[in-house]
Amino acid sequence: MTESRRLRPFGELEAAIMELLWDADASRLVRDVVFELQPERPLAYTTVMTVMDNLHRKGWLTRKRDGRAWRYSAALTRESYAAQLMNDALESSTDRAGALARFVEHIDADDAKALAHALDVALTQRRGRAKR
Amino acid sequence: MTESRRLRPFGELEAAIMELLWDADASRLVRDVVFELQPERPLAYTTVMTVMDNLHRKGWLTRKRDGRAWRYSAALTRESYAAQLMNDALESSTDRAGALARFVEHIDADDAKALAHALDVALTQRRGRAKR
DNA sequence: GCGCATCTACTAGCCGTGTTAGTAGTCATG
DNA sequence: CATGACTACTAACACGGCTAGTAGATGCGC
Repeated sequence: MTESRRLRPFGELEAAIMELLWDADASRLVRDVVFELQPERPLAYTTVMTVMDNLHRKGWLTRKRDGRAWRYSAALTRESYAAQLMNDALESSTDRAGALARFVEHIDADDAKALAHALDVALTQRRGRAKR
Repeated sequence: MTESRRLRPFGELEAAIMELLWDADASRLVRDVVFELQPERPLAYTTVMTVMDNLHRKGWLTRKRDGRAWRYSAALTRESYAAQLMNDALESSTDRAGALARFVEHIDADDAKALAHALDVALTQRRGRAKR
């Protein structure tokens, strides 16, 4: 039995903070995030700090010192995160080829095209690496 | 903002029951499931019933009457479920093509081959449907 | 140097959901 | 009609996310 526990989805606030960091594509102090979440979400500084610390502890955010505060960035791009979720989903199946087949059956034409292109690029690069 | 809340993963017992139904590839009464979970998990009949009822309420199990009891089956195959999770994961990205590219970069050779084949089949069938 | 502002660490209450199970009620059968 | 099987309702408990307060450290202005 492989079991492989699936990744827990972000909570509501966790997701909002990840979205913000991804959209900004830059690092942020806790105080910046508190400010940018307003006026939609008037949250205490400590609330945001706790959640960002949790996200860091779980590996979704990296941080480095900036004066006495921490400066946080997303550890992965949104696309890499999505890719990791997809991989995670694929793991949940015993018949990987079957799951991939079902997946491909249901995607739209644009996605199919993008997927075919990505596969092509990846295979080419692999051949390149193997040859070198 | 699309937001698209991700699917919550199954709990421990929920997962065990889904695995059992998937592996059996057949319908099961609550009493069957209680029996088959033993001796690993000596659970009360009502516990299993509650969880299976929850899974049914959430749409993961279908059921039909069998005498006075319910006979439960998985609503989707494990592969369709995995495919749905993958789609769900893809939704979480704003740049779908980018996410697909990251995904493909990291899969192994077997998966890449299976994916290429599945794409080929799907595209052929689409062309067929379009022409007919 | 003293006090104020800022930031972190620690702690805690609340809530939703999954796990576990008990109790009460229904119904078919012997 | 009594018994066993099944369902519905209810509830206790744990865990994790959300929310925020308090205490302590540190830098800055006066």
